[in-house]
Amino acid sequence: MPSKKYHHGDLKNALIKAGVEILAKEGVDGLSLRKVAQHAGVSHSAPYAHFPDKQSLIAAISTEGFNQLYAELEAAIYPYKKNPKKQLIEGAKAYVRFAEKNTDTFKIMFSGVLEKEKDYPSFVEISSKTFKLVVDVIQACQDAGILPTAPADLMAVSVWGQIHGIVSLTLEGQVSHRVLDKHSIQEIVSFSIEQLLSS
Amino acid sequence: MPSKKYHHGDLKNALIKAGVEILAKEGVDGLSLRKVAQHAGVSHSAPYAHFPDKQSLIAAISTEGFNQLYAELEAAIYPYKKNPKKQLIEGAKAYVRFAEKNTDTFKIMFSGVLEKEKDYPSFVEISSKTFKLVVDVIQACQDAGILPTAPADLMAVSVWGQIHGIVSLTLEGQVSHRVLDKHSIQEIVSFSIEQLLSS
DNA sequence: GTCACAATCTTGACGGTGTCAAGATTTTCG
DNA sequence: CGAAAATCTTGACACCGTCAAGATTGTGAC
Repeated sequence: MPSKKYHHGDLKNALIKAGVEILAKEGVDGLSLRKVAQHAGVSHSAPYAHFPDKQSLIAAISTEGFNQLYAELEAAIYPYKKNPKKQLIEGAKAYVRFAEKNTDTFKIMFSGVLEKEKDYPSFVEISSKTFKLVVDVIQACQDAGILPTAPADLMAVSVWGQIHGIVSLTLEGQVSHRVLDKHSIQEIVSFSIEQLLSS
Repeated sequence: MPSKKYHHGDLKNALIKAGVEILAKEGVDGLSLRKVAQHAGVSHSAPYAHFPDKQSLIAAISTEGFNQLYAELEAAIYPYKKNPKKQLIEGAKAYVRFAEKNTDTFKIMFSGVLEKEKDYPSFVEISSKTFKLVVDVIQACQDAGILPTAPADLMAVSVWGQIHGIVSLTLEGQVSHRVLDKHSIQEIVSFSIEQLLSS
């Protein structure tokens, strides 16, 4: 799938990688096509051979982010195949870890920078694959009787929404310092999950 | 506080209003200082008499959004002074309503477009005032015994996070159409609140 | 192997953007 | 009334996304 060895070699992936780095270093505002091109050592409009526009690069970066998130979630869950409760807890932790370590990628993935996500099939694929992973964990928890019986996908949106909301609000600085001085995001999320499980 | 009658009259507020309109009409990407200026009938750098930079205008728009959100939340809660459960439910509904009706303002308020929010005192003030409103409702629910006893601010982040997360994920198109075809955001949020209250 | 073709990349240009400096205009206030 | 401050305009700069034209390089047919 990646282009073989033309002038540059594998420019497409190099651009994505450069994008991720710039994103981490300068934030969403610092991310420009021209800077990405320069960072990859090509001229300012070389990217147009691989991406029809900036949105498309952003889609690729987001897709890459989702791939990584999915991998980390799966890795966090895998050791506890027989323990749904642990899966939920460790999955949530991994989610928080990812958001904290890749703040700006996380923002690009979820903060509406990408506008017509349905135009990018591989993005849709990995993001819905991730959602399915969440649904599976919820389903397992329900089967184990530690979560109320309700449509699993509905429950999944509810639970995922809770974790995601806490992370988002915190990342955006919307959570009072009075709370954050006392508790880490991890702790707040863990607290919320415990509440859920004690129903 | 608003400037009286100089050349334009009340340009500062006119710019904010124009910003909100452009935001609603063209989305976050369409929002430019120059367009806002033109929309208000002034030259392209007139805004610099009132806002040191674009971020500052965005801060003002966000602040305006929070003021409106606060007002709507309070209005939704007020009729149920003696009924904490109703307050929680109606408050959540109002939150969802606001997000659905002012999608792009909501995004600007919460999606990290504003980068150093602590630099804008009136933004910090109204946003923490809003948070306090949430804490109060949670507190009331705890006093009434319909929410577990736990630090109210922690609980508030948890509950607010859940509502916010569901709304955000949906607005960003991250929620599977399979779920959204069957349930409105309102329903999903109501479902989540019911889960909370049945602890 | 050569040669046409397609993929890749460069150069240059366009309009739009945020921002700043200099100056013009208007209001405020001593 | 006049100086000072606030407000707005004009013009410039660097940067941005995007496109067109052309140069370069790899690919595949013969």
